[in-house]
Amino acid sequence: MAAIAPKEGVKDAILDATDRLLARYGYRKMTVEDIAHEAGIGKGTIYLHFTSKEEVVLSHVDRIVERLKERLREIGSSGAPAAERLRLMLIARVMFRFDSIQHYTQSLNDLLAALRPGLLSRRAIYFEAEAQIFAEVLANGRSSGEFVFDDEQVTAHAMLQATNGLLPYSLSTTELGERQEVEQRTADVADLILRGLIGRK
Amino acid sequence: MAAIAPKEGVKDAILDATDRLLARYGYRKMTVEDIAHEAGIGKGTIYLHFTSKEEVVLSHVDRIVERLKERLREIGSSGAPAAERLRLMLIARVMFRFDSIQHYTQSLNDLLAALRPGLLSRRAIYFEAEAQIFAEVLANGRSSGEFVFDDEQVTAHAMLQATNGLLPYSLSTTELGERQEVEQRTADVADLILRGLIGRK
DNA sequence: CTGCTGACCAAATTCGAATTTCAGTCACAT
DNA sequence: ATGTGACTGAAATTCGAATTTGGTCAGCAG
Repeated sequence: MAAIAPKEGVKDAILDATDRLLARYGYRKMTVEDIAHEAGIGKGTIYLHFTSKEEVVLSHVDRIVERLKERLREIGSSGAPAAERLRLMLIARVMFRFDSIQHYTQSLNDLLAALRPGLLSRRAIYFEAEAQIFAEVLANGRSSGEFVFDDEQVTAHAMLQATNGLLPYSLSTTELGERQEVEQRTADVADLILRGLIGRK
Repeated sequence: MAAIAPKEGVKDAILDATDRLLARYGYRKMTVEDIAHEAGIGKGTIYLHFTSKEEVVLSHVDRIVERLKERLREIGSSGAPAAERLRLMLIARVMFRFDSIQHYTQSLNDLLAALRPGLLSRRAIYFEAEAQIFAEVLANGRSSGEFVFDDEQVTAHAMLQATNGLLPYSLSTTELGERQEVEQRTADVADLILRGLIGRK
């Protein structure tokens, strides 16, 4: 048989098997032997294509991200206005990950369980209270003619959501990072958001 | 001695002690006896003011959020233009939490350790690659006169940061929530962002 | 009498040794 | 030359005993 063609086929078969097993069992419970069995090959064969179990799973994630990037480029090169393309790309990015993350549901639930349940339930209350304060300033800016927007509740929520990814308890911010750095990122996002509110001259 | 005055003082003393111990030991390692000792009172006294250890800590967080809200209102009622006030409020919100979160550094690190380290290191790479695709569409929109902005790299990063909080692996999104709901939130944030890019007529 | 306390108890957590599981290797089969 | 699964050491899991800790309450100090 050809040397490269079947090799590549096997590699994909391993990743496909990983995909299914990850969804079913999660990283911890899935063993390398499971993957081999699901892919219909011997355990040793996996180590001809990957250096470790972790490498297999990371390659699997790489493949997902590669597909996302493909989808983003697809949308990005369509004929629609740039604003519409970006809008669709942003939504696609979040929803693509939303759909892929099902695999990690178990681990995510474990993570969330480690936080105090009481804290989680108060988050929503804090969020609302803060949004209220922002909404008032928004309404204030609109009545003075400085801003143009439809609904101050929706706008306030979106503003806070947009900066939530910068909060230190967000896992998006992989490590906390330097204070200075976080502040700069926040300022960039704030500027981006606020430009949209200021009335057209 | 007076009945109410010292009582309130004690409540604050308990929360102050909690603040210091939380910073030093984190929730798990801090015992109720520790709090009592640090506050210079008996263990039983704590249960005259709070129903449980968890209640003590949640009250402590409530107090922090209350202070943040105070600060937000302060900025919100200053004489500056609304856009500037909102800008400062957004930054204050993120940085206030950044500073308060030090208490949870230990628990956060535990949480992060539970994730695959390799995954964390690839996050930055994925982020850059996706940002690149967005930057191209941005540049595209600018050269066609549709958009107005300074730096497409900075803008692309800010756009992705702004939607990062909506990603399911973000703890900001306390529970994953319904797909439909996540999509709506994402669309709201995307609209907010894009309004700022579209050239003034 | 009132407000506070720390000894006490049940439940949770920790510890450590015994046991099991599993990622990764390699001698051998095909 | 390619693929395999029995094997190995390290890591994870189990489990029961020992320890710790959240929460209570009888009694003490003021």
